[in-house]
Amino acid sequence: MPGELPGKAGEAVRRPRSRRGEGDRLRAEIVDAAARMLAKTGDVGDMSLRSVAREVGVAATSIYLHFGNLDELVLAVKTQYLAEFGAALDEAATAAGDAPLARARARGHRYVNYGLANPGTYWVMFSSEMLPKSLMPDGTYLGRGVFEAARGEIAQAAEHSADADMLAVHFWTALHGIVTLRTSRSLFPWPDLDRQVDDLIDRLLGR
Amino acid sequence: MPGELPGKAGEAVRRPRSRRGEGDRLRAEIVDAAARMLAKTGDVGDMSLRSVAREVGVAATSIYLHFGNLDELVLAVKTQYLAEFGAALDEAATAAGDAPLARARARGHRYVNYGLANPGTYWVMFSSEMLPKSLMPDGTYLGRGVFEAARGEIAQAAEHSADADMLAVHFWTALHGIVTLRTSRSLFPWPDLDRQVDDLIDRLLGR
DNA sequence: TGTACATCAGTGAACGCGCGTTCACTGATGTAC
DNA sequence: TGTACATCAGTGAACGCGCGTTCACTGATGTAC
Repeated sequence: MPGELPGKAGEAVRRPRSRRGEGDRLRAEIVDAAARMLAKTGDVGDMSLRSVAREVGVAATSIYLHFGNLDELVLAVKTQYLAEFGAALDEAATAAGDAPLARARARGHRYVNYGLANPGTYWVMFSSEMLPKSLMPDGTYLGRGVFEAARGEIAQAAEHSADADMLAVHFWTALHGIVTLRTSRSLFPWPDLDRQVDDLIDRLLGR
Repeated sequence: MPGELPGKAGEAVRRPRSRRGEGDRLRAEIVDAAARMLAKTGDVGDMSLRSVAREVGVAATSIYLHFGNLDELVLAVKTQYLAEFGAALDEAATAAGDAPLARARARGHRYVNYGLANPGTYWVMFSSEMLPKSLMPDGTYLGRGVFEAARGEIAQAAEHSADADMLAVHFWTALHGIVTLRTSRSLFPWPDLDRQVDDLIDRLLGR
């Protein structure tokens, strides 16, 4: 077997070449394929440059047309994931109306539901930064926007907003802990998810 | 280069053969080497059977003398890690005296300090269960002992222990979230660690 | 006390595989003249 | 309107590497007789 897309009996789908001027289409298809693959396992180590190329239906070398290496591709996927995650949280907040507490609460519930419904995606977003450190612009971090969006609401929801930043950090770390521990310790006798989140928020806000 | 331990100029240290009847020594050395390697990166995917053998100074095939595959070895490492982690928490509680609140608080601080001082180790213990599911005995989960030890103290520290289980779960998930998010988002402007943990515990306990 | 033998604690060559990366190339299509 | 050419959007063979796993083997040492 010399080539890797034998063309024999429909082994792999060969992607038609983009028309002139539409070379960026491949870039988007690569990111989508990588996003799909990473969502399945959540493990960046399971994905190889060649496996992505196979999934897209393209020669392995074609990846280099758009990405210098795998890390750049993974960063693109993470960025896309975070945009979708942030949008889901905003949507939940919007649907909850105007009251800050209701909005913060809705955001919290959506956070854990989203994370537990998409464990691979969540894992890719929030496990290890390793690569971003070198690729991110100075003074920022992946997911900053998502955090900033929630902070304001939490500050307003708090009775005495003396330490709103600390409160927002509690929210984030606690919700993150819920998602990741439930994912990695599924055999633990967890309480009902909604009850847990509500109780947590009540305690954090002192109600 | 035919062999993999060339014996040339001190390339790799060749381990002396155990004496008769002491074949289990190699098993312990393999677990130790794997534990050391995993502590560095925290990524199980970075460790290979051959790399462990190299670290121990032994032929790759010798691993099979004691482990059927890499997963069994990793489980042995996780188990050892958890025993050490649990011991560290117990030690902190003991040093804190008899008051339940003081003991729970000490446990909490030690939890995050240990996790952040040993990020690779912590990561290996608590990221992904994947393999244990098939290897663990029924109805249990990795780290059960560590959780049970803390629950009693937390229940006593709570004013009205109506829902002590829920409170213990809050403790665990929140502390876990602190360790993992600080590890994977080191660029975030985190508050002082001790202040964060104390404030969290105060809020959870309603003080 | 001497010696044959079984067992223990490993070794080392070989295999086929998927990987990242390089390099020269190809063929369709738009553009300049 | 016709045609030469540049560019775009990729391809495909080849390389060397580390990996898991198999298989037959080796050599020291304790034990039975």
